[in-house]
Amino acid sequence: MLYDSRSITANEYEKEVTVEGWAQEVRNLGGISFLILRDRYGVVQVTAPKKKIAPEVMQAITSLARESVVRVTGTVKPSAQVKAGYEIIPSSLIVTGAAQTPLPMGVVDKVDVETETRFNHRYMDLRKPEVRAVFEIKSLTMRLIDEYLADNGFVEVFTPKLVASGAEGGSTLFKVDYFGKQAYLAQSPQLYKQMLMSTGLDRVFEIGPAFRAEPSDTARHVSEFISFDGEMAHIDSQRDVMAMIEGCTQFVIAEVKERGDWALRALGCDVAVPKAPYPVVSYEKAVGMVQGAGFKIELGEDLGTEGEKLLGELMVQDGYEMYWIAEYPEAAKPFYIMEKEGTPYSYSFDLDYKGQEISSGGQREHRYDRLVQRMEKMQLDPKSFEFYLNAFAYGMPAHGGWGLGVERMVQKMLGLSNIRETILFPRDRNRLVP
RNA sequence: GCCCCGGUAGUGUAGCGGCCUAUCAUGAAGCCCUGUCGAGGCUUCGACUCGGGUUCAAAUCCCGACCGGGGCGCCA
Repeated sequence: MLYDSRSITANEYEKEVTVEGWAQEVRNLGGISFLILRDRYGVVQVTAPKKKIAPEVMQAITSLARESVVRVTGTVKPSAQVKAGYEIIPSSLIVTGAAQTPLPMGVVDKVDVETETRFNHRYMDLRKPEVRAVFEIKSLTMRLIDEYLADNGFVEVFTPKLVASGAEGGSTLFKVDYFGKQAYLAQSPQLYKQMLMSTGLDRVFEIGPAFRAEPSDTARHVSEFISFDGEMAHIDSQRDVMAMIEGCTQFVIAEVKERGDWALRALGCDVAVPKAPYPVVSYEKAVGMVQGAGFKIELGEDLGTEGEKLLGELMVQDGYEMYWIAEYPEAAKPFYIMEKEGTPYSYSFDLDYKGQEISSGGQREHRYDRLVQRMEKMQLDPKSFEFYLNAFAYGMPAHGGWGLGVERMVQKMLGLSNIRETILFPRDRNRLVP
């Protein structure tokens, strides 16, 4: 059996073990050599005193190229001089994956590496524990979302990613050739999850990729991201939807803190569970608040990145890292949102986390005639949405839902400056490789 | 798409018309060293994004291309 840096304990002292990992560093002092071997969970030190080691093993260690994969068999010896409390005295060393030199970038070098270089050599970048830890947390986050929603009666679904029309206009769609027909990569499961509301699968969720051909060039946009979508039927108002997201985010963050402890330590990051209940700030009130802070904006205008950040600062001052911005102007929202009758607003909300939108949702328009009216108002042709509209014509309950950017949530939770840090191989306007 | 900024050894940088045969660190190759953990000492190696132009002279100034960074719009 193979041991690793986490599974070697005092029980293994004086016993022979085999470990495999990357040769992070070799410190050769002449009469004694130290090999720092890194694996998923940490490092072990292999110590080779020249006089006690077979010459071929000594030769193998001193000539090792950094980042080569090696398998070492040896005896575990307790040692007060080593941070881990033990070291391995090797009896054999096999290079199972030699590394070429020089490396395209250092894993433990004392010089900085630019973001572009890191992403060009992502396999190497991900060898850094603090870079990799993000993905341990991201995986855990997904699992926790699953757990929470399953406990709340949600069915996990998978909607098509190859679609014939977009959910919110055509400009942000990636075109693909589909057996000679025009198709697109799905920008959102929106239409499909709503259709499901007419079936009896009255609580569904999906965690899957979404594609946006927006020419955005910011630290919080990529063209492929993981969207956590949910939709629930038989609701009384969008408050039911908000309560679900609030419960879910509270659960996820609290459990990440518990179960993701070791990964958070690798990141050197302290996660706080946001104060609940999350305050609900109406769009109207939000505009007033940023105006009060000296920001130039008129009612009806979008808050914009700056306004959003400013509002985030104001809310954090009051101790709230998460908060709702509710009832946006209906004109700024997609066709499927329900209008708030007699006002220019809508039954919609955004969930902001430290000044950045991570989720948006609301109550949907489930009344067929109103939905068609709203499409026409937004200059969309109901005919091209027939497959969707039909589901509203034969018995559709009131419903609402949300979309939440998983990476944005992880980014904000971990305090990362760029969403790309939460994506193994990010896709953006200038990056398609690797 | 718009505004600003930048591209120098494997990596990160200094230099910004002649003192450049281009700085420093890190790295790589080699040698010395028995307790390193940012090991130390010595030697060596390695670069001005590309194409035009200005000039006696271009890494340095101008134009274009390509690539990248920061911000905005839009959104998750």
